[in-house]
Amino acid sequence: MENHSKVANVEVAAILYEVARLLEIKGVRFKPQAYRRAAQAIEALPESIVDVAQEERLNDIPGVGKAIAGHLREIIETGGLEYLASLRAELPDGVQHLTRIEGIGPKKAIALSRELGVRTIDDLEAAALAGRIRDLPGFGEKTEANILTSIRMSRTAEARHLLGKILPVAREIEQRLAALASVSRVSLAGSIRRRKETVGDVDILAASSSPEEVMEAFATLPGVERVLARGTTKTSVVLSTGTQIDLRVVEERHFGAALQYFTGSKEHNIAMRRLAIARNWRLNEYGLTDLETGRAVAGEDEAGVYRALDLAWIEPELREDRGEIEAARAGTLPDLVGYDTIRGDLHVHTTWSEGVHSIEEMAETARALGYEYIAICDHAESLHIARGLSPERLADQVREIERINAGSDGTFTLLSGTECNIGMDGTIDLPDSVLADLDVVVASVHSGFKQSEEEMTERVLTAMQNEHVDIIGHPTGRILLSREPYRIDLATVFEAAAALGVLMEINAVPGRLDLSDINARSARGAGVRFSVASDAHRRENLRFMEFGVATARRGWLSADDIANTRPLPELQKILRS
DNA sequence: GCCGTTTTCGGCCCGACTGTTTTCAGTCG
Ligand SMILES: Nc1nc2c(ncn2[C@H]2C[C@H](O)[C@@H](COP(=O)(O)OP(=O)(O)OP(=O)(O)O)O2)c(=O)[nH]1
Ligand SMILES: [Mg+2]
Ligand SMILES: [Mg+2]
Ligand SMILES: [Zn+2]
Repeated sequence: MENHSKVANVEVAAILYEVARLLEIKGVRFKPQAYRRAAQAIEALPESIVDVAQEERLNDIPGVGKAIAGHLREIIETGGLEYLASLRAELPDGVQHLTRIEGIGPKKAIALSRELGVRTIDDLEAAALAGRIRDLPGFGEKTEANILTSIRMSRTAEARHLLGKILPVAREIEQRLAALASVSRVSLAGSIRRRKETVGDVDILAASSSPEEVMEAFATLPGVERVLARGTTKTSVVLSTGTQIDLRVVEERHFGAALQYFTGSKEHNIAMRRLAIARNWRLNEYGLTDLETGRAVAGEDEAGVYRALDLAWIEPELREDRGEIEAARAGTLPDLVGYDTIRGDLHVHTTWSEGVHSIEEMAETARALGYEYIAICDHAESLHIARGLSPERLADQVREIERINAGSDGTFTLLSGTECNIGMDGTIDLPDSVLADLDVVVASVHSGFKQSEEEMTERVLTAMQNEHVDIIGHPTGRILLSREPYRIDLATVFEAAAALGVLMEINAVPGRLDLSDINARSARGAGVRFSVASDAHRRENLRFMEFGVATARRGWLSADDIANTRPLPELQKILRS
C-alpha cells in the first residue's frame, strides 16, 4: 500500500459504473441504479475516497451501504474488484461496448452478442451489411438499417462538445424558435442550462398551442441533416455538424414543470420525484399533482415546483443531486456568485507575448465589459514557444502600463503581472526582485506533466512558498476531451494555499475550466479563495469569463470566495507581496 | 443494493417515440 499512490475517485467510480452497465446487461433490476448512484457520489466527493475509507466514513456517502463499502475497500487495497472480474467473465466479450450505438441498449446488445457472436462495432456493421440482424426476434429491417446509420454517425460525430463551443450555436437556435409565431416561450434546458463543462446535446424547451407547426419548422431548420424522432411533444434532430438537438414542446401552462424536468439532471429529477412520492404526489413534466384529489399543486412556473416541495430555489448549475436538495430544504444553499459581479480579470495576455491584441485594446474591451481592472500576465522568458518576456522586456512593459494608467481617468486600472512558469523543481522563471515589482503573479505548470504525484505536489508547494506568487494558474493542467489532469495531491495543495493566502485560479478557457466545478467546491471547503480568469489571448476572449463564473457557481462558490469580485483596494489587500 | 418527516421490508421516476408486435418491449429523454 505505502508505495502505491492513492487510487483516484474517478477511477473508483469508473469501476462501479462498469459494474452497473454489466448488471444492466445481465437483466438485474435496481442494482444498476444503486451502483450508478454510488459511483456518482464518489465522483463528486470533495475529498479522496481513500481518506474517507481510512476514517471509516464510507457509509456516510449517499448510496454506499454495506456491500458497496466492502467493494470500495477492496478497490482501495488491491486496485481491482473481483466482483467486476466475475461479471465480465459471465458475459460475452465486448457486449457492453455495443450500447455506445444509439438505439442499442442492454437487451439488444446481449441478443446480438449471444445470437450472432457480435463482439465489436465492426462485427456489428458486418452483421448488418450481411442482413443477419433483421431475422432476430425483436429486430427487423428498419432496426438493421438504423443500426448502420447509427454506426456511421458514431464514427463521425463527437460524443460530447465543449460548453463554450456549443452555447453560441444553442442560443442561435433558441432565437430562431423564439421568432416563430406559434411559439410563446423558449428556454435552453438540459446540461447547457446547467452550464456543464461538456454537453452531449442541445436541449430546448418551447411553449406553444400548435406543436405540429413548431415541430415542422424545427425539423426543417437550416443545417438539419437527420431527424432521429419526431412526435407532437418531442423531436430530435442531428445537424450536419454532428450536434444533436432535442426539442420538447408543451402548452404554456406546463412550461414551469417542463423546464424543471428538461433541465435535469436526471439524478436531480429522480431525487425531486422521490420527494413528491413521499407526499403522495406525482411530479412529471406536466406538473406536480396530488394523487388523492387529482388536483394540480404546481407546474406553471418552475419556482413553484420547488416551493411546493418546501425547497428554496435551486439554481440550474447546482442541479446534479450533489446535496443541493438537502441544502435547499435546510435553507443552507450558498448565495452563488452572479455573472455580473465580476470587477476584473487577473489573467490576460497581449502582443507582448503570444497574445493578439495590445495592452490598450485589451483594456478597452475590459472597460466595455464594465471591469475596474485587469492584470496583464504575459508569459516569462522560459516559455520560448509563447514568446515569453525577459526581465528587461517585462520592466519595459511595467513602465508602459504605468504610462497608460497615468493617462487614465481613474475608473479603470491596469495591473502589471506575469504568468510565470513553475519549473520541474518548483522554481519560478523570474528573479524575486522582478516578481516583487509586479502587482499580480500567476504561476502555472506548462510542461513536465508526467511527474509522479509526489513530485508534482512538491513542485507546486515549492512555488507557493515563494511569497510573490499570488495565484496558481490552471492548477491541474487538464484539457477537456483531450488531456487528463496531471497527478497531484490537490487536498495538500488546497490546504497550503489556504494557509499561505495563495489564490487558486478557475481558468475560464472553454477547453480548460480548471479548477473544475468539483475541485473548486473541494477547495472552498479547505478555505481557499479564487481568481476566476479568462486567460484571454485576444480581446473577444475576455468573454470566456462567463464560463469561469459558471464553473464557480457549479462549485457552490459565492462572490466572497472570489477575489476578482472585490473592488481594487480590497483586491490589493487579498494579493500577497 | 440502498434506504426510511408514514417504512428495517417493500419499494425503487415517469413519460415519449419507434418498431415490432397484435398489445408492447426497448430505448431514450
Ligand atoms: N425524470 C427523468 N428525466 C430525464 C431522464 N433522462 C433525461 N432526463 C431529463 C433531464 C435531462 O437533463 C434532460 C435532457 O436529457 P439529456 O439526455 O440531454 O441529458 P443532459 O442534457 O442532462 O446531459 P447531456 O450533456 O446531454 O449528456 O432530460 C430520466 O431518465 N428521467
Ligand atoms: Mg442534453
Ligand atoms: Mg437531450
Ligand atoms: Zn495564460
